[in-house]
Formats: sequence, structure tokens, C-alpha cells
Amino acid sequence: MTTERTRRVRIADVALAAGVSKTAVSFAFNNPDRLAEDTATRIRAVAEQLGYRPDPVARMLSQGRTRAIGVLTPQPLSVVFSNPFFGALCEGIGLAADESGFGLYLISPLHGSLARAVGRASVDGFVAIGLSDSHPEIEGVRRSGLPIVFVDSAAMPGDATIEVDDESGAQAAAEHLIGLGHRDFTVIAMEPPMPFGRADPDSVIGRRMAGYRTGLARGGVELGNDRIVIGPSTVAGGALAFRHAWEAGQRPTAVLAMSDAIAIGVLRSAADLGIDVPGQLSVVGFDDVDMAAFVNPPLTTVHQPVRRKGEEAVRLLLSVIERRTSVAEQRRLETHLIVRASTGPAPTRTREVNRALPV
Amino acid sequence: MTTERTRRVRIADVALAAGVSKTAVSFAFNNPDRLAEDTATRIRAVAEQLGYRPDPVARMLSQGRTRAIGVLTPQPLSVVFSNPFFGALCEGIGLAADESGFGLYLISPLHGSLARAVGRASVDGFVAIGLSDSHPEIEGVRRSGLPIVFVDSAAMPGDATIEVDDESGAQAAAEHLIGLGHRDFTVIAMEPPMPFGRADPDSVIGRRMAGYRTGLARGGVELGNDRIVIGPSTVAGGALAFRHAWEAGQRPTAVLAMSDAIAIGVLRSAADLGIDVPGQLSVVGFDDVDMAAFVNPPLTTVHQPVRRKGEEAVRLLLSVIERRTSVAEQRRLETHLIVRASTGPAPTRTREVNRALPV
DNA sequence: AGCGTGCGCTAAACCGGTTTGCTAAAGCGG
DNA sequence: CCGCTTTAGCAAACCGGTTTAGCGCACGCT
Repeated sequence: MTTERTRRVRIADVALAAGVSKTAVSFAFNNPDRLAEDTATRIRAVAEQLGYRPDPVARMLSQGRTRAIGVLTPQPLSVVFSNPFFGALCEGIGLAADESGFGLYLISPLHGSLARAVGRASVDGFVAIGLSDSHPEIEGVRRSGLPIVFVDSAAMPGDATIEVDDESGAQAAAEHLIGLGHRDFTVIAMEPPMPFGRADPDSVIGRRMAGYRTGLARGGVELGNDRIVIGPSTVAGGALAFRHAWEAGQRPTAVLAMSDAIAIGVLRSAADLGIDVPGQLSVVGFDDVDMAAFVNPPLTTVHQPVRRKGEEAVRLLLSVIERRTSVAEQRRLETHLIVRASTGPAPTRTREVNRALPV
Repeated sequence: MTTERTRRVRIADVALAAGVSKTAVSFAFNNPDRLAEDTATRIRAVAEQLGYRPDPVARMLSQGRTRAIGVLTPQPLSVVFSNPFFGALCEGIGLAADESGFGLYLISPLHGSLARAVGRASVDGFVAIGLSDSHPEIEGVRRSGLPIVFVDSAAMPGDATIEVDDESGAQAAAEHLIGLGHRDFTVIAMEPPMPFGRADPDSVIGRRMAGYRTGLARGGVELGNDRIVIGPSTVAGGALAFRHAWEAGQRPTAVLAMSDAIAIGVLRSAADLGIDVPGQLSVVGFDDVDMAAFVNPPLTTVHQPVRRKGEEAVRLLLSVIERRTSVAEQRRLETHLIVRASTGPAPTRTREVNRALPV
């Protein structure tokens, strides 16, 4: 082929070769009705033969839109992808984006700054994941002027948001354990994307914590601060967090993990430590990721419609982008507890005593 | 705020407000040395106050580069993300992209056409995942003229590629099972992205199949075509494929699954069918995804350095992009078998006989 | 023949930045 | 005080498309 080291073919080259104006070439592709049919055909043939590909950047600039949406993650991609929850969310986001012909641009903090990364991104709007109102860079992100839909953020009146009923899901989890007789708990929370003092009570973490608390209160249990440990929402993070708690002397009969990734990590550590689940320890996760059903033992967890969350976020965003009107719709999807095999009755003191006596 | 419904601030607005030329404003940000220091400072102050954000698209156009790389997936995002392998790969890709300040653009077939999606993408280069040379659109993709690094593709001499030693990994898996006494196998392959006649012998699928075959040959086993079933590389796909094979009357003592996702699906179906793993059935996966260690039972699988694969692909691509020289480097990373608990000795006829006799 | 209409196409403006070449003023050495 | 070199900043070209306004021409009608 001769086109190896040659300069990119521009629209002007095609116009010249076909003996028409740039306008005509543009019309041949985007507005054929404004040209005689055979002219359009001829132009397209010439273009094809020259290997002409319209430059997408130039097209974006003159059209004023990019046909792409940005997915904002408050953490580096390497950490965000290690949480299976994110993969599932992307399934939904990808589905909706694909079907409407929009591309997906992943945006994570550029050398620590989300706002800077946002500034660099050529997109028509953003889906922000877990970006709370108290995030230090939220203002910089907003300043882009582009429409944003917030997923799993703290309540942001005036903005479009998609969330789930974290609180009642968490409450159901806690009540389930209370009902099984547990009274001794450890909660493993995911660390907020940016360490920012106390956790926002209205963030996902805050809401789940509130749900746990009211659920536990049903059994008269109050959660001490020492019983809340924090770690990254990954399998490794959960494993580490539980091991630390255990080594620090905590001996809960039940663990409330704020994500399935963490819960699976707990299962792992428990196995390593020789702790029987659910015999000695019950574990409840959150998310109901695909894998939750396949781990050992199958994980009791709070289901949330992750894919649908992604889908609806994109659809909502597209409606804002296309209607040019800022819809501040707030959608909240349901959650419910799924009981599998990682939870069981609390080990009773009676049984321990019985075992100790037989002598 | 008053900036609500106002038009976007352009560089000319800043220039006007600061009483300088557009050039000066541009220099103030990108080339401050060419301006007196206080002038630059003043311009930046004015820009800040006006809330000026340079339009990334315009900047791309004039600079001729986008600082973004495209990730080409031959299947829709919704399916590609349901394979945990892809998430892990993206971890590596994201890591390398983040650290060099490049953005990530996900590109999946747009309404069925990858080439069209590629044409729409404003990026400086592509990392193509599993895009084989026999893919019908490969020519259209190449025509973009942008540098491409192929990951897990059929051997493409003249192109930059990253792959792993699929064949010897697969062979090790097969030999492991042979060593355990198995003689009755079912192979579950992942379906190629595009149905394209016979599988390319030099694709990932072809290479793994070859590895299986030589490994099995060590035990004198030859694989019948009826013992190869094909399905999507997802948990659900693997579950379905195994169930179908079982219902069709196959009674293997061991399953060779071409991905962990598939293998996990097999575990799932086996559990549903009341088949004991590894007592009655051994299962080996491929990839060694994070989850492989946590499923029930922990999965014996072929490890491949997925994250590193993503990282190296990006680094290789960036070197091509920046050096402007088309490096046709081909890298092959190692694989090795990791034995966990999903494989065990083949159920012996002897034992069955023994059990049947005691009467 | 004269006039209005619509078809087919084009020149030029535009999108919003960056970059090149140049000029005027200031600084400097002799 | 002159000529040479910097320095600071500007006007205009450029990136590669799309879109607007309008021109010339053929055709149909009266």
C-alpha cells in the first residue's frame, strides 16, 4: 500500500480530487439530500478511494458536541476496577451508552485532581460515581458547566441523582442478624474516596451506617466506635480490615460489611484464621454482585439493582443533554436482603458450656 | 451565582477583559515564560474570575493530539464488563494511563460496527482487546491510521502485540488432569467475538485448544468434537454451557474451561445438579481472576498476569505514540498453573465397584 | 419574452483554541 | 549616542471540519 507514511487525507483533498467544494463533500456524508444523487455518489467514491476519514475532533468542534459521556470516578481506575461493583455498574452504563450511540470516557483524578481531569475531558456530560457534595473538588467539577448525573452521592437537591435505598437495605441486614441472635458486631465500612474529616451522614456510607444502627437498635445493640473499622472496598481491603480487627482482639459473632468485595475479603480472612462461617461467624455483604452467589459459603447480602442504576443514570443524563433543560430528577431504587449461607444463628454460650461439661 | 445560564467563556472574552490579545491569554497558561510575570498573573486572575475553562476539543484540534487512548472491545460493553477478566485488564490499563496523564476511551461496536466506532473516537491510539486478524472489520480499524497495540490477538507480525503463553498454560492444565487419572473431558470454549467460520488456530482460543490437545495427548486422550462446547465468557454462559452438555448426556470427570468466568459458571451448574466438585467432577479455569480463590471450591486455574498485560499494552502504545515510530514489538508473558481445590483424582471405577459390592 | 421558483452547488464565516512570524520598545555594550 | 540583542506582546494563519447565506441556472407558467 502507498498510504503508509502519507499525511492524513483532509476534506479539502477530497474536494480537490472530486472537483467540488468542501461543502459538497461534507454534504455528501451528512446531508446527501442537498446534492444531486450522482454527485453525492461520486464524491463518496472519491473519498473512499482516497481513504478519507473525517477527523472526529474537528467534527466535534464545529458541531459543538462530542457524543461521548464521561464517567467520573473519585479514585484511580486501578483501584476502582478492583471492585466488582464498578464492573457491574459499567455494564449498565455501557448498555445505555451503546444503544444511544454515545461513547464512554473514563475520568479519574489526574495526578490527584479530579477537576483538572474533568477540564481535559471532551464530553457532553458526566455520570459521577460516589462523588459526595462534601468532596473538595466538587466545585471545580461543577464549573465545567456540563450536565452531571450523580450516582450514589450524598443527597444533592437541585441535581439529577440516582441512588438506592441504602438505609433500609442496611437495616434489613442488621435485623436479620439480630433475629439470628447475634449481639456482638463488627462493621467494616468502605473508606470514602477522599479522607475528609467525618463521613458525610448523607453519603452512601452514612446512610448504610444509619440503617445498621437502627436495625441493631431493634435488638438493643448499640455500636461502639471501636467496632467500626474502615478499609478500601476491595477483597484485599476487606481481608486486611477483618484481620486487623481480629488481631486487635475483637471477637464479633457477626460482621456487617458495606460491600460484597469487603465481605468476600472477610470470608477469606476467616478461612485463613480457621473461623467457621457461618458456625462461628456470620457475614453479610452489600451490593449482591454476581460473585456473591458463588463464593464459599454463598454470601448473604443486600441486593441493589446495580446495572439498572448505571442504565438509568445514563438515560437521565442523555435526557438532560438532549432536551437542553436541566432536569433535577432524583430517583431512588429499591434494595432487599438476600439470605444465602454466610449467616446463621449466633453461637450460643449454652452450646459452648455443653461441650465443656461432658467430662 | 450569575453564571447560571450564560454562554461559555471563550478565550477572546478573557483577552478582552484583560486588555490583551488571545495569544497572551494562551501563553499565560501554556507558555508563561513568554510573558512578563505580572502580566501572566493578571491574565490568570481575570480568567479565574470569569470562570474560563479552555475548551478541550478546540485544544485537541489545534494541538493535534488528544491525550486519550481508546480501548477497543469487539463486543458490547455490557457483555465485556460481565467478564471479570476485563475488569482486571482495565486495572492495568487504567494504572498505566493514569500515571502518564492519558484518558481512557472505551470503544465498542457502534450499532454493530467497530470500524464506525473507531472513526468517531478522538484518541491518539488504540489498545485492541482480542481483536483477531480474521475479524471482518480489522481493515476498517487499521484504516484509522492511528497506532494500535493488540492484546490477546492472533499473531500479527508487523504489529505491536501483547499476549501470554496460552498454549503452555493450557497444556499444563490438561496434564494436571491427566496426572490425576482423568480420561473423560469436556472443554468449554469462549465464543469468538464475531462468528467467523472456524476459529483462527492462532487466536487465543485456538492456542488454548492446541495446548489442551497436546496435554491430553500425554494421556493418550483425543478430544472428540462433540466434547467441545462453546459459550459466552461469563458466569451465566459457563453455567448454561455445562448444563446443556450434561443434559445432552455428557458425563465427563473433568472440565477444561477457557476462562474463570466460565469455570465458575460450571461450578454453579454442578452444584445445582448435585454433582460434587472435585469428588465427581474436576474443573480447571483460565485467567486466575481475583475471585478464583474465593469461590466454592477454590478454583484450580491457569494464572496469567492480567494487570501487567494491560499495563504493558499501554506503555507500549505510548512509546509508539510519542516516538512517532512504529515499533512492532511483540511481548509474550508467562502463564502457570495454580492448583486449588476444584480438581482431584478421577473417580475410579474400583471405588464405585467397592461401594456396590458390600452387600 | 418575462418572471418566479427551486435545484445544485459554493464562498465564506465559524467553532475555540495554539502557534508562527513580526514589531516596537527596552536593555546593553562600546 | 548608536547599533545590536532581548523582551513583551500582537495579528494572522492554522487545525479540519460544519453551516449559513446566496448565486447562477434551468424550468414552468402566464
